[in-house]
Amino acid sequence: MNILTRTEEIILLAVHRLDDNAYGVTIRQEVEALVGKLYSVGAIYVPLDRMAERGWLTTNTGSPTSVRGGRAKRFYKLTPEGKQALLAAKQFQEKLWSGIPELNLEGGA
Amino acid sequence: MNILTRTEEIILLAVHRLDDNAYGVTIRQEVEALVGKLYSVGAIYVPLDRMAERGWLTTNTGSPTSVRGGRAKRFYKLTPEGKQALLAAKQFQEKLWSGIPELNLEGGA
DNA sequence: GGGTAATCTTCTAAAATATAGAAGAAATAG
DNA sequence: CTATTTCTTCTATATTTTAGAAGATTACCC
Repeated sequence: MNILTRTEEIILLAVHRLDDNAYGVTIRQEVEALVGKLYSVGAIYVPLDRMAERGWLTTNTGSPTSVRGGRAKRFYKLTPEGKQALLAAKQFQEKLWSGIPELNLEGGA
Repeated sequence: MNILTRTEEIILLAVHRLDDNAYGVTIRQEVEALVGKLYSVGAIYVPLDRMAERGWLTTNTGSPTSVRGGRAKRFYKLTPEGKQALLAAKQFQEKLWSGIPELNLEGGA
């Protein structure tokens, strides 16, 4: 299997962090907070749906809530495969950087 | 600025690891070793050139060597901007995962 | 020299991902 | 019933990744 892309990793972690409150809008907010920049709607939903298709996430539609515009939400949840993929990404990252002492940012040849 | 993609990070780190011996063929080998899968020629050169255009890498063409097929190599070297981008990716990754206790891979709700 | 094999890069097209944002659906409020 | 809010679906475009053919040099060997 392949390593997660950065975007996939960020989104999966956002879902994980949000736990039972992970749906489109909150995921987008969480990602924006994590990365520190704005995301379009599509930049969240498209990868989200792709990952659900791959079995890294399951979805279930909640009930409408009685607030103005309280349309039913689509909640996402990590599957064991999704967790496994996240863990693998983390471990890959650690391996990638292992043995690299420290990046000396000054000019030196 | 944006976060490096995973591929960019891997390739930049391969260049860094190879130090003065970083050119197309060795970079490809290093990436394959780091990731554990095969890469096509294009999968290396295309991102490499894009990153050189962006100023993360400089290139210089070496002299032909006297071995069969010892065509002149094109060497790559990290610029300070490239190092900075790598460092930022690493720091982002750490921030991303901070506060995540550990992924429990077992089924539990 | 001329053909063959080796090493390396350039180029181009296709596949996969990421991004933007308009449009649609469903809810309350007035 | 019209306006407003929250949320999702859909679709088109841009960017990145990937594959691999083609080209450029170099040495080898007769």
